[in-house]
Amino acid sequence: MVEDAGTEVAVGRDGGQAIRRAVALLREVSASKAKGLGAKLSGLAEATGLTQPTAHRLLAVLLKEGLLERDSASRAYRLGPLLYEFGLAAAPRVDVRRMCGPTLDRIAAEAGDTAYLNSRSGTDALCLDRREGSFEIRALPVEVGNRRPLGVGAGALAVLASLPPGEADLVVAANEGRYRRHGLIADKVRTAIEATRARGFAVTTGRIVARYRGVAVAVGNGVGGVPVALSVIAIAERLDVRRIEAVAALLRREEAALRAAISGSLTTHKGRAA
Amino acid sequence: MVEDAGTEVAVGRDGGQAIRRAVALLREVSASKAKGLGAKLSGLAEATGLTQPTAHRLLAVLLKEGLLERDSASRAYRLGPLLYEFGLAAAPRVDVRRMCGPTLDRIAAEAGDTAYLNSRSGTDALCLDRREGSFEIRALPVEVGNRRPLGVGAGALAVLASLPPGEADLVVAANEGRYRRHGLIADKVRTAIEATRARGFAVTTGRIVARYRGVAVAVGNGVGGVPVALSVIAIAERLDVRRIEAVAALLRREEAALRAAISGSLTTHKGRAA
DNA sequence: CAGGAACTTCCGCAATGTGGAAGTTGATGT
DNA sequence: ACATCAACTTCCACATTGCGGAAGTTCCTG
Repeated sequence: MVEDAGTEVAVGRDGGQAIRRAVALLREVSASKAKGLGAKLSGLAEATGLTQPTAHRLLAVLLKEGLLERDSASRAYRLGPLLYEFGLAAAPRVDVRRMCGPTLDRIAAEAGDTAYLNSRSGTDALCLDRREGSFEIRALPVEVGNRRPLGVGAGALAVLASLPPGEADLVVAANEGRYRRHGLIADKVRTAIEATRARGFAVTTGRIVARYRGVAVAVGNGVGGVPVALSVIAIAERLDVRRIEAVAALLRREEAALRAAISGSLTTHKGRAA
Repeated sequence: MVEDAGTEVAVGRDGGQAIRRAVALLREVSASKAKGLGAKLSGLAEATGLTQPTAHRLLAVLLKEGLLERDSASRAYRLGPLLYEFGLAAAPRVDVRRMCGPTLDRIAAEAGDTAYLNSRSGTDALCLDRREGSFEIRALPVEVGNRRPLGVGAGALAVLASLPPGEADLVVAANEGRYRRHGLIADKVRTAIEATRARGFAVTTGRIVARYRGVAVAVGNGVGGVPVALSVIAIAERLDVRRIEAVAALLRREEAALRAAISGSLTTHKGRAA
């Protein structure tokens, strides 16, 4: 293990190597679900900085334990039944999803396109929820539970840009190597963050396939301490310059309402210290 | 590591010690949620057969990774935010929960007491879903996601008794040490399995607190290959001998209907090979 | 405030996990 | 159909990671 630092998680080097690596693999499998191509051994090894034999052995254990399953045809790994089961038992710290449900409903209804709720999870953005609009052609590139590096996609970019600058820089640096797989590089992300901050909302065009376009607004200081963003994704033609502004206005309006609703029920759940 | 074999998982001794132990701890934390008392270090160490320092170190890593959280007041561990998030992304093999939803609705409505859906997960029973009835006093000892050794509780007993005898014996043997914490021993469980098989349904009285009583019926050959049981739990007074029979009849009726519905939509999802 | 239990830290030893290299399987192109 | 290549899997000698007994600390409980 002479490797350069930086490939790995880089902080907290004491103990738990195997477990940390295993969790990194799980996160990567979870992230790979977003991009169409499944989570193959080689890709996972590369993304986590592990050698192929090591990744293989760890994955085999995770498989046997039921944390992962493997598609026999494509050989791709995916999250397993035990994780689903744990998910049933694990209550979220703050139920961001429920708190934002009505907001999402209204956004999807009014915009007619798909509304998304994204939150921060470490250096990832996580799709917490979504609502489909009434328009015939639905843009559904991301599914609930999907995970990708902060900065990739409208919602994820809005979340990233809403973090304190120092924090955002750290995240971008940590994700440096992962952006390439999404057709991005760190510098482009940094530029996009600036633009998002200046504009007040995020706009993106699907990188791999330029078929979709997204508009996103971060929620004030987050929901119960968790940074989140509201976004709308549609096929590119449906989001021309004019409509982008309209959707952004809608998102901003809903963001303000949501923030008000949250501070109203502030005393309900007190945040837990880390 | 001179320890006696049998304390650990006992099969598949090759590789992945750290990860296997970590998963065992997660399962135990998940199981401890059921019994009122939280998952303390000492209990987890004992239940998993680890020494306290080892358990402590592993738990610390799981904590740092976000798979667990810790209640600062009680020092008890509980499943963390990352597991909730993975749960969103992990689709269940077969959506047992949705397939049985209407059945549960009807049982709860007709019985007036709480209806439960339990499935097998390894050597555990897992509460997949529940519906509250209309009766004023609700028996809600178990929550969705809760996990306890197969054999503990009506639903868990019905599931266990529905397994092939050899398989059930293995499970009971594997759970040997865990029954004590629920006021049971392996031999009592074996007797209860026999009684359940003879009777055609399971009846239990809460062991730790004899306040509740439960009636359960296993679903034919399981749902999509997963062994499951339907059950009704109520305060003991509400389930006297006469009503037990009535509830059992209701459960059996619903079980038959469910089985019919399943075999009707058989071709929909083909089971995935292990 | 003393006694005890639960939790946390320490550290030398060795079992577990590591990754280069070789072997196997399966996909792709001619 | 066959050759070529890439992706996956297995093997094994080595040392890093993880282990747990013992000692220290904190937090209850009487």
